[in-house]
Amino acid sequence: MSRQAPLSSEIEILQSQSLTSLVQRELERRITAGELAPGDKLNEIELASELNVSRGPVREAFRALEQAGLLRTEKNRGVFVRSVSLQEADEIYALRAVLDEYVGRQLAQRITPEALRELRAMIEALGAASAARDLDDYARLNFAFHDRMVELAGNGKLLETYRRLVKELTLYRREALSAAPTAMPASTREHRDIVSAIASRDPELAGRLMREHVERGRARLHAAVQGQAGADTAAPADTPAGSA
Amino acid sequence: MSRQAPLSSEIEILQSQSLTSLVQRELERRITAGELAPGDKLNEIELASELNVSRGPVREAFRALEQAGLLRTEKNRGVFVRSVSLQEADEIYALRAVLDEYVGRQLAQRITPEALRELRAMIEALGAASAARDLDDYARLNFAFHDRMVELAGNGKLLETYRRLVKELTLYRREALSAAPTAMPASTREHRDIVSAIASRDPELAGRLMREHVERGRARLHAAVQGQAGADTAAPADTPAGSA
DNA sequence: GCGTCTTGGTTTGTTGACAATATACAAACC
DNA sequence: GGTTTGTATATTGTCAACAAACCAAGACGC
Repeated sequence: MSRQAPLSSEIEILQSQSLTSLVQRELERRITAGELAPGDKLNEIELASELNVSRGPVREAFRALEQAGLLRTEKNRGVFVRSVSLQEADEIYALRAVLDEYVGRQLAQRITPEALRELRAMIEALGAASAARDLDDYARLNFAFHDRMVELAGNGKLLETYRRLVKELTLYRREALSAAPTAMPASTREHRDIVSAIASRDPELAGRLMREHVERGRARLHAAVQGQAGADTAAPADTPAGSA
Repeated sequence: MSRQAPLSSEIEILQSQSLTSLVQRELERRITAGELAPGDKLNEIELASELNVSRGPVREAFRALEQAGLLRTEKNRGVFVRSVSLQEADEIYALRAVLDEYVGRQLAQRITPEALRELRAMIEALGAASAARDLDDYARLNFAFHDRMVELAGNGKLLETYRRLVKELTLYRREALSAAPTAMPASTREHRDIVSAIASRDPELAGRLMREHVERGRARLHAAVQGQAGADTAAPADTPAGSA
């Protein structure tokens, strides 16, 4: 009655949004925001009544999120928020290192002055959050910074793949440690160096710095796990050879 | 009544296979086998009665395959087999080049004698198919060879990502051209060189050869498209910078 | 006391029915 | 004749009900 939104956009919304897609988005939000933790069980009826839809759309959203790697289904038992093992987190880091190295090389070759200004502005914001010791802000801005760099690399499939991996990584139980307070200043310096290398159009350097940046995150992960779990048999650089 | 399969496996099957997963697998088979072509519309009722299930499982399978990138849904219009544009195919090739380079480097570092024998046996089979001018066999063996190499790299997420990309690539309309008859001998030689580099434990060389191997496939794609479409404005190395 | 079996309730898997939207065709108007 | 409007049909989106499987608690036998 009172809203004055463009009518065309409302029509657009009604035409494109199915209940399934809305349920899917809401679940994805809850998972990435941590409201749903790895291992949590999702009850169809409960969720359906909570969102005021029937079980059909809920089940369809389940199948989509299962394929996206965020949920896990056990037949006749239910669906659960997937939990990512240390080994899997490690594999994702290894993949990200490869992808981000490519991103660095590409950006050094194709960055525009506007994009460069944008990245520098994001680094300023990151520095401010670091100085203010604001972990939440820092984590969010750090995510946005990396996401934007991948986007600027200009390969849609790469962006899709990258986002998928990052989303899965948030399901690693101890993920919070990767944004440890002590890591913020070092990480900020690395960000500056990366953008500098891009600005100076040095693909090799930019690629190497990106790869090393990710691998340091990976190292922090291992260090934290070893520190927490003690003499646990931590996974080596890569996972054992697959056989099936 | 007459089958003598292990009972435990049948129980396992009954417990793990839902109708949804079976429908999903069947659709995936039809798509990758080419029985369903890009752009084809899938009718829920028709498909359901054909597979002797109701529309529920069919719709759930649709959502999963949509997330997998094999189907596209238009609300109230239906679901269609997705078609991959030249630009997208190009992006996938670029990504594969990056991933396969990593695979080459990894294999040179971690390959076992058994795995090496296996790869050499696959190359023999590829050579035989090439000599016999058997395109179907060659394409199948070529796929298996690359898939196995990625698997041997020992990173499950990498394998998952790679397979996803390859599956999507089969949706590129003119994909058949990538296995052009003239390309078989050259490709066979490249395969031998790659395995040799791996056997000699030279990560740099193996990585470079893998990357170049994929990029030659990409070049063949462009050449064929240009040859077919004439003076079309073919996409450059990478896609334009994303903005959203 | 301990383990097994039964049993009731809960949850999922599947189905069929209803409502809403889009497409195709025919009729009316300019 | 061409465009538009109205209507019929088909298909999708959503929902509610049924059947099967799982889980927990209590009864029973040892």
